[in-house]
Amino acid sequence: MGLSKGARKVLKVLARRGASEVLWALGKGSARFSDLEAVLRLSPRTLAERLRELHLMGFVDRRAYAEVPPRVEYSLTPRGKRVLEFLMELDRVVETLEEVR
Amino acid sequence: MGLSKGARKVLKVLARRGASEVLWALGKGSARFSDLEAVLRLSPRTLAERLRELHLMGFVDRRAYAEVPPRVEYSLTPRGKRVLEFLMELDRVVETLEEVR
DNA sequence: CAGGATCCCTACGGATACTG
DNA sequence: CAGTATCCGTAGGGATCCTG
Repeated sequence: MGLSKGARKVLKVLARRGASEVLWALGKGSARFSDLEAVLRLSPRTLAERLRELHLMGFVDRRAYAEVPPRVEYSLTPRGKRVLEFLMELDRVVETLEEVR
Repeated sequence: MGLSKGARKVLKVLARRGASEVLWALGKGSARFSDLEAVLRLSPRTLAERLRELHLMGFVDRRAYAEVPPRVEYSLTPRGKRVLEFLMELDRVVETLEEVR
């Protein structure tokens, strides 16, 4: 009974600061660390942590290029896209809830 | 861009300890404080806080009876049922994600 | 019974400085 | 550029005791 352990874990990660914003931003296409940092107004510490978590859950792909200066591209995996769609649905659900109010 | 403020707030509340479990339990019918406390293994402090939050968001209805000893019945509102369905869908989504792995 | 009050520990996250 | 390391304040939540 209750949510599965996996679902609770996903829920927790998505609720952390910047998580949904990262997914949303990557939904528009791949981006670099500094791009995300600028757009999302997150400290590098938090952004790095969030990207690591999302990567570990298989929602975000990380591609590093051996250049100078270094370049790292982040993008959504198919799983990430699925979760992003879910978030968008949450948005719609909450919207209809407001109407009912 | 990004989730609406309201959606982020809902997400945060749902991710907190015991929140989804409370909704899930109430999905089976109304229950009293002590019922929930026993089933969910939450400290009274946390359970009370969670119920207050869910009530404030309009997901849970609180009905107190002026008896001795006191009796309080909690139940889902229509909005609460809608959110619970959403959580159940998260469960299914995460399940399919595991398969893809 | 249904909580509130208090104490206390842990996790989260910002600011700043530093590095491969 | 893409992070990591450190310091530190705030929020979440358990344990315990108390009360209308």
